[in-house]
Amino acid sequence: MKKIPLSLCPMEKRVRVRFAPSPTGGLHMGGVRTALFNYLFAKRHGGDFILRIEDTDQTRFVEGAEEYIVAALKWCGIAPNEGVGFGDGPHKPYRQSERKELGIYQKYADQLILSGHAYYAFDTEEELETMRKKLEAAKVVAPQYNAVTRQNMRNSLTLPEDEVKKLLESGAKKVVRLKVPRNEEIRFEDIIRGWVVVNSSQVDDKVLLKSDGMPTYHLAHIVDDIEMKISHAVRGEEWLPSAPAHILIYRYLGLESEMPKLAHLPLILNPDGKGKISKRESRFPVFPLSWKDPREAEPFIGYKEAGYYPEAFVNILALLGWNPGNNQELFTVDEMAQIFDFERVNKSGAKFDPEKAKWFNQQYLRKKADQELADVFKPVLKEKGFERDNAFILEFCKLVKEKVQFVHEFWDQGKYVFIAPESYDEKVITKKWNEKSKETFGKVTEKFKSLNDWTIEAITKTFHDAEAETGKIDMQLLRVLTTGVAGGPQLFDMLALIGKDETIKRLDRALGKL
RNA sequence: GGCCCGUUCGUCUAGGGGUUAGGACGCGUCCCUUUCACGGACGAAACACGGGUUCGAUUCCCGUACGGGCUACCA
Repeated sequence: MKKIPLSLCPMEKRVRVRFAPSPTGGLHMGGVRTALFNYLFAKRHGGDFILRIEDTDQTRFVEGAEEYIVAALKWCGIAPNEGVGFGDGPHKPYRQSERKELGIYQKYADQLILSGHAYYAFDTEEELETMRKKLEAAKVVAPQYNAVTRQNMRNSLTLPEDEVKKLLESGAKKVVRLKVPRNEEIRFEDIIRGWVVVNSSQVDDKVLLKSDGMPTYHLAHIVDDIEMKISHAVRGEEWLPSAPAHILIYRYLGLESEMPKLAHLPLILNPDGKGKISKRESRFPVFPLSWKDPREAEPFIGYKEAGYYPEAFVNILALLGWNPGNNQELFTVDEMAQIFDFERVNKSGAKFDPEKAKWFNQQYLRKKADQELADVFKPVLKEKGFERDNAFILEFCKLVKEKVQFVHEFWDQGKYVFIAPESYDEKVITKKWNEKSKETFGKVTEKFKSLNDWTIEAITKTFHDAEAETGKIDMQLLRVLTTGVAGGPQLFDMLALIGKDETIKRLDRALGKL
């Protein structure tokens, strides 16, 4: 019996999803994938994709992070249709710091206090620390502010009413905490994971409103998701443990029926080593674009700078956790958006494989028009000190493209076209060069010299003609004599590009040296 | 430590009560190729372990192990 995918059930709500990063640094590939899945889901259902900036922690704000997030989404081709950097919609503003001015967080917090589901806590940092130490000393395994410990703390539940009033009026530092029941089963259905059950004894009295008046993530995202009519909350697995608290908040607000459906994505893991992917892992980039963190001396290189095409980057990211259900691996974003569904998103974390990422890029590079590659290579060539006309560069790119995974490899693969060899691959020479070789290649050179029509066909024919006289000639030797190295692009094609005079010059020089 | 989530080739994954457990990357061999690639063929390579349930479990259930996440007035 196949059940109907939860995410496809007929819904009263229009699909509206959001990507809601905090501007605390560069957006890494894990975040990009979360954004991607949101984007794909929205497109699939003709819904809205919103970018909301969760900047409720002023102490962690990083200069440039927000702009980076916007730029990264644009580069990846998964631009939201509403939100910071992408145009206002009916639910502006889209920065929580600005939304705070609307008074909405306070309003919902007040509602919770009024209904007895939240309370004021006046404890100082030191008092909290003391509490934790005491609990640890008493061998309490998970020290937390909860139904038990709150009884010994300074809050509106334990303090006399008039004292609370006095504290409130005097503007004493306070937070608003969620009053989590002591022992109650909380269950919720995750689109990807199915039913998850947690006992409320495992949930602490989460701070809802901080002492600086800002909401925490827990309150803010719920208020915003409700206000912005979000239908599905799609986020990383790291949020799973706090989801029960969120369920409680919706419930106490009387909004459980309007709650977005939850989808917790599996994490992207480090290929070696352990844990979530991190920017310290230097073997491959973790950022889409290069990221210069104001707190770091060196910028982190991005996939773009590493030579990846955004199509390739997004493609491999999508396949980290999602599967189309057939053997297709190469997808455009639009193609994915036709078929994406959370039903086909895995539960388990995926290690990122840098090798396969390269292969993906190679696939996309091969699909590129030669002229497009030529346009990219032209300035590179100029930088190396060589100028050629477009037709020449076009031919060169055609020749080299099948051999590389990145455009930046064009130079290394084909620089022999432009630079005469200084030395000759020793392995090939010692193995294949003999007394007869000099005579043989002398003959080849002579024949080349008499050639008027320096084309691939003519070169090939001439080589064959020479062989008719001398017997089989080792082509790799010809390669080494003219380019210096054992491998490279199609030899005769390359010689055609190198030109008659230069080819002969190189042969004469090699013959003189060997 | 506690809680939550997870576990199919090295990696990404398909599959799912009875299959020769499929594909892709990478690796190896061969073919094509007078060079280099591409391409093609083939190969090595996986159901973490132990108990159930069942005629039959890799698939369902329970444990164990392992991995990951969370455990802040951070998100």
